[in-house]
Amino acid sequence: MEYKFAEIEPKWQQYWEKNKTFKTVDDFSKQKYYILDMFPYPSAAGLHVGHPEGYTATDILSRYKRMKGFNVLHPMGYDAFGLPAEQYAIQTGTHPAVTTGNNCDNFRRQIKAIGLSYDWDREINTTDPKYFKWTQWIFKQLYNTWFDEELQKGRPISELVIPEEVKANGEEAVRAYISEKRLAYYDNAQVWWCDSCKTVCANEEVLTDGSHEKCGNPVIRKNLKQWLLRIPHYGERLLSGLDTLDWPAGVKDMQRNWIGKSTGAEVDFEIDGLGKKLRVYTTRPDTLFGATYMVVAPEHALVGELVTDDKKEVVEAYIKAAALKSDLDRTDLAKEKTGVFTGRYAINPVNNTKIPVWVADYVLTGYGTGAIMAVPAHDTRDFEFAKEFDIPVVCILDPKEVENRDEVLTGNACWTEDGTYINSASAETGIDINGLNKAAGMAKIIDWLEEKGIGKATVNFKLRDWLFSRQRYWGEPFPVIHWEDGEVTLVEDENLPLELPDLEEYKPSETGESPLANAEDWLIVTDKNGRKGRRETNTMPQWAGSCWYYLRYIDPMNADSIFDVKKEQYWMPVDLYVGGAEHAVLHLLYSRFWHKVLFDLGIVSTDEPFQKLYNQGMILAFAYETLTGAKVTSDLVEEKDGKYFHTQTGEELRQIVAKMSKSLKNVVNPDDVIERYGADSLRLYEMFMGPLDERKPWAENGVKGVFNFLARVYRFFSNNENIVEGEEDPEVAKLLHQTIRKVGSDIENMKFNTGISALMVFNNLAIKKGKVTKATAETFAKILAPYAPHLGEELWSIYGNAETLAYEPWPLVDESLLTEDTHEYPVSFNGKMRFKMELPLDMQQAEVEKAVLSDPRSEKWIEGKSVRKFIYVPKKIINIAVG
RNA sequence: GCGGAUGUGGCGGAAUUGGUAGACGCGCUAGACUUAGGAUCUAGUACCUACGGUGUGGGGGUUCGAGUCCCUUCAUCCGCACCA
Repeated sequence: MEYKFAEIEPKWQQYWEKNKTFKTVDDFSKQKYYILDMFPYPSAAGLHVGHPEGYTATDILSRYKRMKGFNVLHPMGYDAFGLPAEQYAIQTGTHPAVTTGNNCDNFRRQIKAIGLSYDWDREINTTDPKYFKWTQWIFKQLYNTWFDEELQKGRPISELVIPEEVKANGEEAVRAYISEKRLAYYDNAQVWWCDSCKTVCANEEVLTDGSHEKCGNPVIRKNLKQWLLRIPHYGERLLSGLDTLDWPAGVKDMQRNWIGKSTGAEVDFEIDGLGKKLRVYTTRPDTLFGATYMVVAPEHALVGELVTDDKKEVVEAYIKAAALKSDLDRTDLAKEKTGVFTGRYAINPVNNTKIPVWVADYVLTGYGTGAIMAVPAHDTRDFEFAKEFDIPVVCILDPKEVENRDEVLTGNACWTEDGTYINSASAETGIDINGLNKAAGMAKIIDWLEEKGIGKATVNFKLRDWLFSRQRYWGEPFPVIHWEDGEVTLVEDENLPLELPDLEEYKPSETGESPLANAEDWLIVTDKNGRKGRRETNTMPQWAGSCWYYLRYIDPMNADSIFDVKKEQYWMPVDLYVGGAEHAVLHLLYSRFWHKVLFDLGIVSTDEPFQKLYNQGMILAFAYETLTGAKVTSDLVEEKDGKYFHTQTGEELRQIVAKMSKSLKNVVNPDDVIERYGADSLRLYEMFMGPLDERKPWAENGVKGVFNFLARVYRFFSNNENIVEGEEDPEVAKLLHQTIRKVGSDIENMKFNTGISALMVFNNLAIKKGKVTKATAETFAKILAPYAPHLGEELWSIYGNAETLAYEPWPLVDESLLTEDTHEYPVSFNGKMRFKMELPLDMQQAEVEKAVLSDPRSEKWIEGKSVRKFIYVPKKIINIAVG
């Protein structure tokens, strides 16, 4: 009667595999439920104990939904392009496809060992040409789409109207015009370049000190021809779409923040003596009267013209220095603001005052117009700058009743909140907002600017064009040919996928091109007219494959189209998407962007891909440090009487909670857990640790606890001496139905930890009673099965059932067993529970009072006091206020 | 600095959303069984000066009643960070 999980579990895994138990059929008559895990990057290290957390949660839900009669789509795949396989190839010459294949095999083996109910016939792999054929195809759609601002909608490039004046300038001009509209375009872009590795680095490979994480050498900015995607066009849609989604508030906020919509105005300032205008973007056009200087970014196009001869040397030196600074130097490390005067003045349009124009790197080139009007009295950054360089501070907004009002009025403090305008009128220009508040002043100024043609209300986004190419081998090739005459064409659909060439040498080339530039045979193409061209040597970033994989699961074998339209309409959107919070912005924003483009083009049927999103919390581990804070690896720690000591020095250590890491030697491998306790224990423990969305530490003893529970379940429920015929004991029957309800609702609410607790409570009662009916035992096996499917199936078959229980209907709750006619009330005096009392539910308040107050146990709490108030809340509580 | 969380026994965590604080599990204590084991079973286990009192990071408030609501404060974690 021993719980032999090592025999039970592989047996059922083989059964499921052999019978294709979890194969999903496209039965459109059934209600669908699409439940998706973020697919893993198959690293050489194998599955981490964090992976099964989310996977188990979705598996429980999937199994539950199947039992509830839903048609469940629950697939798995691999996000297998990426750097490590390529680095390994550079070192060993092993083709990344080989490394990747091995890693995927290992991941598949590990995932199957957990007993997850995926439909393995739908497995996908982003590196499979049959898959990335469609990644390339989507890229072509992006390239051939423009964004219609008016309709707020992506449209085919064929519907783009070319203005006559552009046409008049010839084919080249038309091509350039279209290129400026395409959602995917090819242009110079700044990238990080490591000169010692001869490679481009992703932002996340650059450490905060500006060095390359791989080699420690400093990275530099380099201009290279790159593919970019015009995601900011979708800023408004990506922002407003969030309101319709059932996502964690934190993720929505992060996306809103990243999109960074702001409203304000663009205003033109005449540059004195140059006959040119300088356009600024400001969110505070209402503070124009307080503008005492202007700033342009060092990279601003007009800097060269702006600077006067006597300032040339200084300004050029400053620009050069700014170019060498990393982003970080230009932001938070730079406590002091820097900048130089250009020698030039601009004219403030509201009052015709001359104000100096500076160059300073606190103004960024990529945002707004790359130039600002500075209002030190009402902007903290400008205030700091003005103080640094002794520029006048003119207060134009009276904060009224605040402590430091006098300081604000005299320009000695900065005020960014609302107030009443002062000094904000000019007879010369005819504008006057004195006495108004911020909202009114803003509206009036914008009207005035628009009327005069000096400026207009504008919306800006922080979101920038998405740098979409990498100088790498192991990624999707762009289906693009650059011809010798300058034309760019896309590879025809029938010639997709464009596969990667085999290489001997995976090192990047000297010029900053990807290793693909070494593949001569692949690289050079000739068209039927003898024209020569070169294939694009950049590859797509890892995001590309993960941007749309959820769509391919719907129809993964389809060779003729990305998916069948009917199937897409049936399965989309994803009902629940579970994964780590680290993808809160990039992956989820990029996916939404692609999805919206596909929606606009009529390729998908929903505007948003993921209806509900859930982030599982990270699994941490205990770690140890000395009392002075030095970390000690876990293999050097021993526990004595609840305290921890260093095995070598004997020093007392402190237990802390930290991320699992090789350096702390506290990484838990799921394989080891399965070997010692079985997959059901692993699953159960991961769910029992605590709320799914919280971070929590792994504790080996906890695994033992759930293992003991499963062993107790097995010993009791597999023993036919305990399983009897006849009527169920009323107490058992009642608890069973409470448990059915609790387990079901806890699964729906993803409160798996308390669901397990309810199963444990029932198991404890069953064991205490010593016997249950067969019907009860079968019901228990069913509600246990989503959590511990191997044990569930085992018990189910022990009871004589030949088929899997995976599609058995979820047990119904017999409400008649749960309705009570009495309730055990806690009786409190002054809010303190003193005793319990069973009372009929239909008793009236007066009788309840009589019954409670006449109870002998009430005497001592009332003695010498008077009853001031008697609270009776039916089915809840009785409280007596005495005093 | 801004935004988002989270603080409950020795530990992981429950608490039907204003109604018995500490479910369930770990650990611990005592006992049973025993060809001794990291097995199983039974009982106990928030704290204290224990027929009572105190307790959900601290302080205040609302209420018959507060872990839950309000004000205030502290600590930790995660994002973002010169976006004009």
